[in-house]
Amino acid sequence: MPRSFLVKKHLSHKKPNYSMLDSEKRGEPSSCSKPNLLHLNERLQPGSIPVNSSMSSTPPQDPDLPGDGPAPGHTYPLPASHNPFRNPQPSLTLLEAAALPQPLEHNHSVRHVEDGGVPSVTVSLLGLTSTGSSQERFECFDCHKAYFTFSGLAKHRQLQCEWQCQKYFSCKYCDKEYVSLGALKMHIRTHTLPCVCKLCGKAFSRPWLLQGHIRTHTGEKPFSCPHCSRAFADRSNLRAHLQTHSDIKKYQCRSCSKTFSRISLLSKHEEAGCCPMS
DNA sequence: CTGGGGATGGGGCCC
DNA sequence: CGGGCCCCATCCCCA
Repeated sequence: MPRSFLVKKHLSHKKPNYSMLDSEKRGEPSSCSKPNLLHLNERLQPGSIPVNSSMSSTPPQDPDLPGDGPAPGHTYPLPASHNPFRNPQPSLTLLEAAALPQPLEHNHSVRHVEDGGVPSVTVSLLGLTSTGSSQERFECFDCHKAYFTFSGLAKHRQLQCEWQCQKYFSCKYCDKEYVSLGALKMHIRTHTLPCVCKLCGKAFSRPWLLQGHIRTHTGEKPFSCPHCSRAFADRSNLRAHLQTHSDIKKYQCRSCSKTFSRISLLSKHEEAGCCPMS
């Protein structure tokens, strides 16, 4: 059961396969890495490259476009599945993109647009689109708002584009996606495991996890039970222990009303057959 | 099978 | 933005 509302989870809640990660740390590619995905830190930013073919239908454009603003009413709801980081094209770094041929030679970015019966060619680079018709326009590739000026489009991309506001940051080691960069960086630590125990070499994602582990070496148990003499190295384990002192267990079987101190014990109880209907 | 301890993972929150 | 901590969850093991 995912607790986080920040993470877009496509996978079941599983622990990382650290044996694979170990091999990756030795320079071997992880089997879960997806080199063709657009990834943080080394790939283009969201919306930098045409999204997909389903986006090829150009919305109607108002012939009375304002000079430096979007055509009125040209707003398009954001599909939940849209992820500007997902790039069907081979990933490009910023430097690679900068080294691309001129837009008109950039065939996979070219879209043909019918504009009031006048065929035109729309080219895009780095998420910006301009039409090559006699009436020059600059169209946001993500939301398709059209602008007469490049600066108008640039301003839109920077401040207004609703697609830009829906960035997802995808992990380059697995399929997880996050809505914040900080959350992604936190997650990436679970792959890189930068905190290594000097005593046994075991690696952890965060310093406090390492601290807890070191207590298993030192025997330090700073969390004492106020009801008995027991002490624990981990606060969570103390909390679980405190449940054993409670007359009222937190988790109750729906069938026999028996209560348990932990959800895992209740689950075991139910799986053992007390609640065959559940 | 049950109950509980030990160890660990991971996202959120706060500073 | 990063570190530290909190909280919850889970797995493993043992009595």
